[in-house]
Amino acid sequence: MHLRYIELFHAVLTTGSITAAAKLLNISQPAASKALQHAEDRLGFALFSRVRGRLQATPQALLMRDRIEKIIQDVHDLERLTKNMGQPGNCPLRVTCTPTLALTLLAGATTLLRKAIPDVMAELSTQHSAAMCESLTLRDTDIGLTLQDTGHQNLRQRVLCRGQVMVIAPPGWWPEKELTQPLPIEALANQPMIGITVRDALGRALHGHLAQVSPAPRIAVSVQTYQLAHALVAKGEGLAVVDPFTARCGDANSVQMRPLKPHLEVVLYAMHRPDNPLDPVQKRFLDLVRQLAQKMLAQR
Amino acid sequence: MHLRYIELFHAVLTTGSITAAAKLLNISQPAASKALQHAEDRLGFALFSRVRGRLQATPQALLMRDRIEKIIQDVHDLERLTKNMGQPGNCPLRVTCTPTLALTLLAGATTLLRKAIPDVMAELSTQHSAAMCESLTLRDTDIGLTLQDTGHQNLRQRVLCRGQVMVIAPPGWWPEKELTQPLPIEALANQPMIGITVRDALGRALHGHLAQVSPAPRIAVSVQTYQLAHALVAKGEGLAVVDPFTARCGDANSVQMRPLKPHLEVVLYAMHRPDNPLDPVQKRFLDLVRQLAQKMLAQR
DNA sequence: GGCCGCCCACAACCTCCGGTTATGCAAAGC
DNA sequence: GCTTTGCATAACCGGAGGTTGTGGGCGGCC
Repeated sequence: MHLRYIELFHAVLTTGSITAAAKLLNISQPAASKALQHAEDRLGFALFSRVRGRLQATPQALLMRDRIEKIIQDVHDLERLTKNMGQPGNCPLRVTCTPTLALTLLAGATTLLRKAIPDVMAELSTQHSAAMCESLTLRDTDIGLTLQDTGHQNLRQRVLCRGQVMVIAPPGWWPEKELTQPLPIEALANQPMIGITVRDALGRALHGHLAQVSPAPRIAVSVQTYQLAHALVAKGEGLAVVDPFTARCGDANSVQMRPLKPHLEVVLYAMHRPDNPLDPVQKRFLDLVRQLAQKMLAQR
Repeated sequence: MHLRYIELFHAVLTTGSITAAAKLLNISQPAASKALQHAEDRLGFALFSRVRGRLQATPQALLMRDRIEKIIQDVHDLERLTKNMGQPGNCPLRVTCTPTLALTLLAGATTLLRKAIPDVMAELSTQHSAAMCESLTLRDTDIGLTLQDTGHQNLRQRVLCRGQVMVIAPPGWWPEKELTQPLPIEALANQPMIGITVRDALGRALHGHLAQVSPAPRIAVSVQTYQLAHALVAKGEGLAVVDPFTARCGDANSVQMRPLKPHLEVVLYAMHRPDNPLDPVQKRFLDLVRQLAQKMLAQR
């Protein structure tokens, strides 16, 4: 079974026609046609029934579909890995982070770095934690910033700084003098709130704590990213409980913020592969991230 | 990336030499040598360093190893599946079961079937539950017999009959008149026993119940298959708690048996693919299995 | 030390797979 | 009815992937 046949089969399944599949694989239509026939009579059964000149997948083909897709995916991953291993990145700084951190921390640290080292090159991206681990092991990127403890055993994970969960509210929600004091979680009872449906560890912890508040907060809108919650709070939709970086994002006057009373810790991690130690530029960058993070958490 | 290269790379990694790998793949040594070079300069980095004429995997190669093996395995599985779909089995009855059931139930039912239909063909095998599901979906076999509820969503699972967990003991252990009565689990306290380290659901259930007995049974030997426990009990090593089929295996006088007092149910399942319904021979066979199982569970 | 065996690399050669272009043909669409 | 769309066939070509034959470095053994 040649990989080409597998790819072709997959392409035909997804596109629905030989011609389109051929286009997808950058080969001519007859080549695809012939290859498919070859695959079929090597297998000993038809993959597609030709009904009125069109293709229709046979039951056998459908049974193979899942496995085929898995193989395609795995081979694709392998090729990403080998490609990234082949050409030792001329780009010294490839960083990915969760969407939460992108606009504030990552953007800020990068501009600081480019002030310090004007001509440094960088590749930035955002990913959720699981995809981040995959990208790091596949060497698509070198450093990952996240608030989640992934516990990935093949990656090194270092703590950059610690903060705490914050409650944010529309401007003028709390009297000015209360702003420095923590907000007891009971004070959220029956308040209008933006729900958080984030699936990470922090999201689950928040969910667990909020479930204990009685009467429950009034949640009309739930969001999957902290930044959306921040935007909605800024528009006056209600309160939200978010990580300390999201709390500080945007204009200083866009929201009010107070620490949550049961002190919930949020940890900023940097992840990288353990094999090759960080080079000077990368170390410098992480220093800047740490400094910026600490500065952000201290302000206001 | 051609599949051939992946196979070759894997073969060289496992055998440690190009020559051996070539032999494994049934090609000549120069072919393997050339292909490996081709793969390397397509990848852009060396997979093996040639040190004093021998091969040594580079760090990059080791990083690829896991993924390569996964792909090899998946492709191998796909080929099994397609091979089994290609030639519609001329063998009407392909059955697999757990080792526990093989010698008694499967062997017995098969001989009964061959008495009823003398020239019927059959393929028998034994596998543990997880591998059994794999074999069924890959169409290596058509029917699986097991005592475990696998909960596999892509397979139909029907109940053939129900029995209960038994305690077995060396001959003469219990007075004759007690044999018909259940044995309270407390009676196992401080008794010499054969430990069961089976990882299936039944094994875990037994473990949980036995943990409550105090003082704990004296376990000198632990085994991973119920049949081994039976053999050791027959040799006088102590008591054991086993499924009702193992309890009846071998010579009628080899062990004594009594039901366990907390009535622990054991269910005999037959599994098959839902797509193609059972043919008459297969139905007949399952009938025989059910009858034989009920007869076995009734006797003694 | 010299011989042998093992293992890898290179050369010359061959076959056929996987690709091309050109063309035919059946069915659907306007 | 003509055009369009999509698959199949034919004729051709290059190169990947296989072969045999050979040479050279290294280790083990007498």
